[in-house]
Amino acid sequence: MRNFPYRIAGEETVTRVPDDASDLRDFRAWVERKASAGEMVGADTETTGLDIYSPSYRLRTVQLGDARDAWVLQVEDRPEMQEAARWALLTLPRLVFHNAAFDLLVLDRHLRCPLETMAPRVTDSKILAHLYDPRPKHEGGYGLALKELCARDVDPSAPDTQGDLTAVFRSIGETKATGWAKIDLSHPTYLQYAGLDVILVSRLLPVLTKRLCDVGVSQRLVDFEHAVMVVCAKLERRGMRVDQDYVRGLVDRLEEESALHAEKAARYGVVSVNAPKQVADALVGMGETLTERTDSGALKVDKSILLDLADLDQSWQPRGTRRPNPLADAVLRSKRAGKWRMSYGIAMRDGLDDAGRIHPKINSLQARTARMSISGPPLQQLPSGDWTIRRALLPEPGHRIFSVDYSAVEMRVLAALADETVMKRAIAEGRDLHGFTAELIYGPDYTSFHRKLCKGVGFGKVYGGGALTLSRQTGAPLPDVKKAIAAYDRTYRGIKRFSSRLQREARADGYIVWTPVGRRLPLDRDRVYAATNYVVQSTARDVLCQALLDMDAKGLTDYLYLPIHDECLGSAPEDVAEDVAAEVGTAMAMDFFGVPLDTDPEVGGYSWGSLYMKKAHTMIEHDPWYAAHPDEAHAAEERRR
DNA sequence: CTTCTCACG
DNA sequence: ACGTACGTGAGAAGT
Repeated sequence: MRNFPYRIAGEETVTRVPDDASDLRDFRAWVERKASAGEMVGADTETTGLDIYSPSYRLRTVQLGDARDAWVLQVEDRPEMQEAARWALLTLPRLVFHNAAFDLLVLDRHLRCPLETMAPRVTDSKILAHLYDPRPKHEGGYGLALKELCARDVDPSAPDTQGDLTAVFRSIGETKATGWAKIDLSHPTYLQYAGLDVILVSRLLPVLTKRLCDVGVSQRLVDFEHAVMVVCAKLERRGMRVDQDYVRGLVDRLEEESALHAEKAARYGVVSVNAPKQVADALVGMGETLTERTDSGALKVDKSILLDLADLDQSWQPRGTRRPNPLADAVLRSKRAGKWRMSYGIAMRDGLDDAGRIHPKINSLQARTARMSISGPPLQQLPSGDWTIRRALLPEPGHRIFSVDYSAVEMRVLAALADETVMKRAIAEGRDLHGFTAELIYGPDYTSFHRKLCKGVGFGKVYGGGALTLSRQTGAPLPDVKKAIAAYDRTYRGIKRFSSRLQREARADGYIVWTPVGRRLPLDRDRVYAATNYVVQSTARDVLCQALLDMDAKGLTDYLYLPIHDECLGSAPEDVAEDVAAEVGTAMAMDFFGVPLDTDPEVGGYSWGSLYMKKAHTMIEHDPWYAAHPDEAHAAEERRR
């Protein structure tokens, strides 16, 4: 046995690394004591990296410990250590991990500890930290990393176990990316820090629990977030099939397109289309006048400015208002193809497990508003106006893809929370909300532009935006926008009332707003107007999460792939796809403080892209399911008009 | 590491 | 008194 002493918060701790059968007997005796006492035990793993599903992935160590004693089991290539770790993990009644979803999925895949068996016994200290203060360090919070939290709540001089190891990696000629896989399993710093992590998380947990209790965050919300985390982990574990031939062709096409337009740009002296300074200089050199500037004072050449110069509207259609600038056009096209290739195409091509699936990471509790995020690749952010990227992602063999989204969920949540009677009546009557508003303001002969303006004003309310921004967004003249906003406020008095109340309460309560689930959301004191948006966005997120739990209870999780803010994506056998989508739609639909939250199920064909194809002939040409069901393609085209 | 840009809801 | 657009993930360039 190797022992590593270390002082934490003035107390002596020991990290033990068992080596032989006798050491393992000591370990098992410790586990049995903890189990019979029903005590909470800190747990963690060290692995080769974050890409749990890559074919070369390895679990290297499993750590367990309390406030004073840690055990590091070197499980890599050691069956007897694996067996001891597995037994301990399945025996101990209460475990705390920091960022549990990651370790649970590692243990599920690489140590045969099923997620479903582990989850009921697990607490995630990162969830607790987020419920106390969701802000990362640079936004004024303490951060959510173990190091930052322990510096506040355990020992300000506790080592930065991750950061210090990066330095160790450099010293052995490795990097942050390669060090975790390459470092010698017996490296003393590695073992010491592996042990310290579980000692630290053991000490952190009671402090976080007390903090939550002191500020009045309920155990019910804590349990809710743990349950959501587990459902998201199940989705992450399933992953999604990738059409590998298609993705390879896609990457090649995007590469060609990017290079073709980069070549054009080079003729105007732009060596790199991704260098804003080069682009700006070249455009000025061509006689264009650039007026807008970035925060740091540089000339701005973003998409909207380049589209103007290229005489294209927001959907890239020629406008016919000026002579198109060929450089602006080339830069736009090269950058778009390059981004789609790298961020989406290559991410899908190179992120596959050995069954040809990707497993995007679902962070169930991420943003300040508790919104979820998805990364690696970012499937919440794939292009929606063009189906070619989503075409690469497939339902299960013999299944059809489906998607169910909420209708105008943020507006409805706002209507409910603000108890806005006029808006609630319109929703109850099943009216199109923005059309209803336009009719109230402009009369029954309102135009599509009026409706668009009212939609914009509605979003402005949700986001806390003003007339100027909205005028820029919609292209409507400022006086018109101001008039529309004033009329909107007169029509929906409850929203203004709600917004003012939230801001008043926030100022009186240390710049914290509370949501209906009892979540505390800290505000920036110079942006109190954001309170309405935070509460609405966060509550809409909780609605979707509640729906995920309801669907899990109904056995629908096996049909789901991803939650996407107001939408769930899934796959179902083709003979029952319509029924399953309808069932998901029913499970997601709910009454929210008297306001119905309706859902809109849509079933596609053999790829996610089929849900984004607008024309029947496109569906028939690019999706075999629609090729076999051309009538359905035409029906879908009608629905998407 | 920061800035800028751009993809989504 | 007035007005503020909200939240993410990711790559490339430049420091």
